[in-house]
Amino acid sequence: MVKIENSQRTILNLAEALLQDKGFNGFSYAHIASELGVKNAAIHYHFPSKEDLGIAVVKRYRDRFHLWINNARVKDLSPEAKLDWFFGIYTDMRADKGKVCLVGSLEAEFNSIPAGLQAEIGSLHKELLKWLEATLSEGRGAGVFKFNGEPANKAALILSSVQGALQMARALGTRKFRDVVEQIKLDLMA
Amino acid sequence: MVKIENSQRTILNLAEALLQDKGFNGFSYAHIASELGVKNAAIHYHFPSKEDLGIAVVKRYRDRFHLWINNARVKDLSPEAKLDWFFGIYTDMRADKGKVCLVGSLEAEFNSIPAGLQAEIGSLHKELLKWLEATLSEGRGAGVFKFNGEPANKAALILSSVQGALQMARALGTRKFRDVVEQIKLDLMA
DNA sequence: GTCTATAGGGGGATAGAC
DNA sequence: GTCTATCCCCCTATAGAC
Repeated sequence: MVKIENSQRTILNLAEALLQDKGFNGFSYAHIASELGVKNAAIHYHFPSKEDLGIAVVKRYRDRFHLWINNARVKDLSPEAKLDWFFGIYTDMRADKGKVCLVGSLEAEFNSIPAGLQAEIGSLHKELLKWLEATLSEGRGAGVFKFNGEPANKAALILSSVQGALQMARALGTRKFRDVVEQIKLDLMA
Repeated sequence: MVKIENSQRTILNLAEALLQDKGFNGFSYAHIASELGVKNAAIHYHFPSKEDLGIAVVKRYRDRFHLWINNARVKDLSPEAKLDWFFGIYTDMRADKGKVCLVGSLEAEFNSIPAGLQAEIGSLHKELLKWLEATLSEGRGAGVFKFNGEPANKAALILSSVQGALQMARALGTRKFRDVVEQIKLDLMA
C-alpha cells in the first residue's frame, strides 16, 4: 500500500521497482494495482499498454540521469569523484532489495519484450556509455586513470561488469558486487 | 520442427535455447512442443514442472562445463589459450542468434523464478568463477597475465563483464561485445 | 480517475485413452 | 510416450457506469 498524491508518478515508481526486481515478463498490472490499492483498470487509464508503461519508465530513468550529469554537483566533480558517484548509483540499487539496472534487466529479456521498449533501452544504454567514456577520457587526460586502449572500450567493459555484478550478487551475495567494483578501481590505478 | 531420436535430449536442447533467447518467463511448454512437433502434455511427461525443466537444463549445462575443463584438450592448454577458449564459448553464444549466458539470463529474472532454480544457478556461477580464478592465478604465476589484487576478484570482474557484454550486444551490436573482450585482454597484458 | 464486469487469450498442469 | 480433453489461474486490455 502506498499513499497516492500523483497516481501517474506513483505508478511509474512501482513499475520501475518491479522491473528492476522481477523483470518485464515477471510483473503485471495486478501487482502494481494491488500495491497502489486500486484496480487493474485504473492503471490502464494512465498507461494503456504494458509497452507504454515500460517505455515511460525507461524515459524517466534516462531523464533523471540527464539531470544528474548536467547538475553542477556532478558536473564539477573530479573524474575520480564522478566515477565514485556513478558506482554509488549501482551500490544503492544493490542495497535497495537487490535491484538490478534497468538496462541489464531488459536486455536479458530483450527477445521477449515489445519492440518500442527494445529501442528505448538501446538509447539509454548508449547515453550511459557516452558519459562514462567522457569521464574516463577526462580522467586519463588528467593522469588519474590509467588504462590502455580506447576510452569507449574501457567504458563498455566497466558498464558491462557493473551490470553483470549486480546480477551476480543476487545469487552470490553483495560482497561479490563490492569485490567487482574494487577490482575495477584497482585496474584503473595500475 | 526438429527430428526426434531422444525426446528427453531434444527437449533439453530446445529449452536451453529458449532460456538463453527469451528468459525463463519468456518461454512456455507450448513453444517447445510446437518446435518439437508434439503436444504440450508430452513435455510434461518428461519434465513434470517448468522448474524441473529449468533445473535439468542448468545441470546439463554445468556437467558439460565440467567435461570440458577436465578434458585434456582444455586442461593442458596454456593459461592464455584457456582464456581464449573460455571467451570463445561466449563468442559462440553471441554468434548463435544473440544468445546470452544462462547465468546472466536467470539472475536477471532471479526474483521471479522458482527457488530450486535459483539455487542451481548459484552453484553453476560459483563453478565458473572457481575455474576462472584458477586459470588467472596460474597465468599470473607464469608471468603471462598481469593484474593487481586477488584472482578471485579479477575473475568476478571478468565473468561479470562478459555476461554483461552479451546482454549489451543485443541492443548495441556484436561489435560492442568484441570490444569488451579485447579490452579485458588488454587489461590483462598491462 | 476509478470502479465493476468481462472479454479473450495464454499459461502450467493433470486425467485417462491409446 | 504421446494423444485429447480439460481445469483453473493469471494475464492484458476494453466498455461503460459512477
